Amino acid sequence: MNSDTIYYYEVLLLRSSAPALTYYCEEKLQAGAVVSVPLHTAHKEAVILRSVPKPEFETARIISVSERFYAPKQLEIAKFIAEYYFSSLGEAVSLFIPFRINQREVNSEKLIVHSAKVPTLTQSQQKAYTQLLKKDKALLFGVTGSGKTEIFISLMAKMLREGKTAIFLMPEISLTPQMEKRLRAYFGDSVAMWHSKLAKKKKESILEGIYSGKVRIVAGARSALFVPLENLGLIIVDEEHDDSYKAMTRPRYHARDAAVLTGERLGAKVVLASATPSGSSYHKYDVIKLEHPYIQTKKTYRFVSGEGIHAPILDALKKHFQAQSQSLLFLPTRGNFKYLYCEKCGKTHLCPYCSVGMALHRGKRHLKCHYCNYTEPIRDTCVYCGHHPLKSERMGTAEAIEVIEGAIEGITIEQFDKDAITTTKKLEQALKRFESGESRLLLGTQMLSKGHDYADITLSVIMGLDYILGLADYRARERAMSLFFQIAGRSGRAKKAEVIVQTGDAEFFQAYLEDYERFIKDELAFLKAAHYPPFASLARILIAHKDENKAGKITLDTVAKLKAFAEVEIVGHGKAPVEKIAGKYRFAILLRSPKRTALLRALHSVDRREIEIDMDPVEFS
DNA sequence: ATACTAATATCA
DNA sequence: GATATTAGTATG
Repeated sequence: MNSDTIYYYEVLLLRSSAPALTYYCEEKLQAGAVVSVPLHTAHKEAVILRSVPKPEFETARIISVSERFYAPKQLEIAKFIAEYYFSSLGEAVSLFIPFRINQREVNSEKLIVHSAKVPTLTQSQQKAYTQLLKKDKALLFGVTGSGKTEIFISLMAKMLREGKTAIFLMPEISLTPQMEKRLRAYFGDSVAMWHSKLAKKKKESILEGIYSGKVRIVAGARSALFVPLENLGLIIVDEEHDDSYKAMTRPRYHARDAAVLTGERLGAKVVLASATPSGSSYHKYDVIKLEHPYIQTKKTYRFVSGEGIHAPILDALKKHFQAQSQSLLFLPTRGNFKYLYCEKCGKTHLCPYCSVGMALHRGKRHLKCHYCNYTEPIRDTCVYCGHHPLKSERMGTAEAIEVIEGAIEGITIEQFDKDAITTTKKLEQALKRFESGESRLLLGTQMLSKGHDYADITLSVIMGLDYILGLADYRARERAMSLFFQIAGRSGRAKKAEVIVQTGDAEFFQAYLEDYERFIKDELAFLKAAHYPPFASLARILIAHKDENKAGKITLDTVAKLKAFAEVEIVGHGKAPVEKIAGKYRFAILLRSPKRTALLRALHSVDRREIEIDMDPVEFS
């Protein structure tokens, strides 16, 4: 071996949108090796992409080679993500956590026979479990409380017995503690909870567990999909319909779809699960239904019109409170802010940097912008016409609590939203207070619909579904119906329950009571006729610029370029629904094609420097 | 992504 | 004319 040999490598800078750069090294390195390279004056982490011949230009020397490396499969999946979701390869690789050299041998030595406890399955659970064993990927469709978790645990236990590992994805970290307890009861220290906001120390210790082979099941949010587990046998995506699986920053991947891709590439089984599956998954995958194991407690549905916490709702809350039972009240996230508006000129008091109303936070005595967090003191004169005083409208969680507390003597309310539940600890405390009966009404946002089990709820009040239905979103109906089922499903577990729905479209919900499957079938027929996913591919282009004219010009230039592609339909283009965020004017282009490859080809041909491409968008604001 | 450089606006 | 701010571009 000639020790003078110099190797040249293209490397990807991690977390960077820069193209691959070339460095040299005396050592022979494999693709995927994590190295440190000089760039300008600093040292940067990078990944070896490939070996290249000596280039024309001057190259710098690789400073050091780390103990960590990206496996070929990780690079392969990252390449797909980068191309499909329009990120740089460096950004896509950075989603993953690298393996460690020598990881494998430690792993096999320590492989202890797992005699993990297995839950006893009911007949219907057993049936679904057996069916799932036969499929590479499938959608498990079972109502809230039908016992999907026992099936997940059985599948994971089987993986451990076979010396394999598993990933369990959940939509939000907020529902981790309850699931953690259940997983721990069966798997002890073999399971680790993972999410992107873990403290660095905690992350390192979990990684150590993964590297040493002690941790064999990783459960957590989106980012848990990218942990370096050897011998992955199973990926479960719970609540697969949930939009929080879609990343809102680059790479704008959909974790559910990325999970399916990962399963295919690694030969791991993929189980998607939901009580209210997405039309898309219901259409694409084999559906395994989990029949309800017990006779369902009777739910009475009542539909009321009107707005706000009005008499029918108050009366019901009062009745159930006086009967010593517990209630739940839902308000949607977006509809729950109180804004200031002028009675004289009708204008809403807007954030100076964003084209949205400033939300009133009365408790904190300030106005806050929902989009950029700009805060200012509460004002009482209109900035446009000087009229005094300003009025506020719309119901928020804090406001709703005020109203109810004022109307029902002695009621104790648990505020269950992002404002009140900021930490896991606060979540646990709130749930504990509610379980113990210390608080009697759980009032909150979307957070309520996610995963928690409440034993004794006899009344669910669902408000604001009309707001969801009114969104300019091809899945507005699906989202509203899913929410309706998810929240209604929280009650009537142990006792019979009443569900009150405030909506102007009672017929729509009434038509599908207790039958989400029929809804999703009808909805798929609609989506097919209207040429929406899963029967077509969508992409959204976002243009944001301080200069409104410049933003408009970029939009039109991009549209002009895309018009050359016959297979790509420009559904619409113009100002985004939220015209301005943080001082930047926003424009959007919505594209559709029956062929996703055609869409990708067209989009790869346009200048991507000043635009953001969102494949399979779930947000249209 | 980020550092560097050129271009342009701001100001005494 | 010097300096601050911004836009454009190369980075190895």
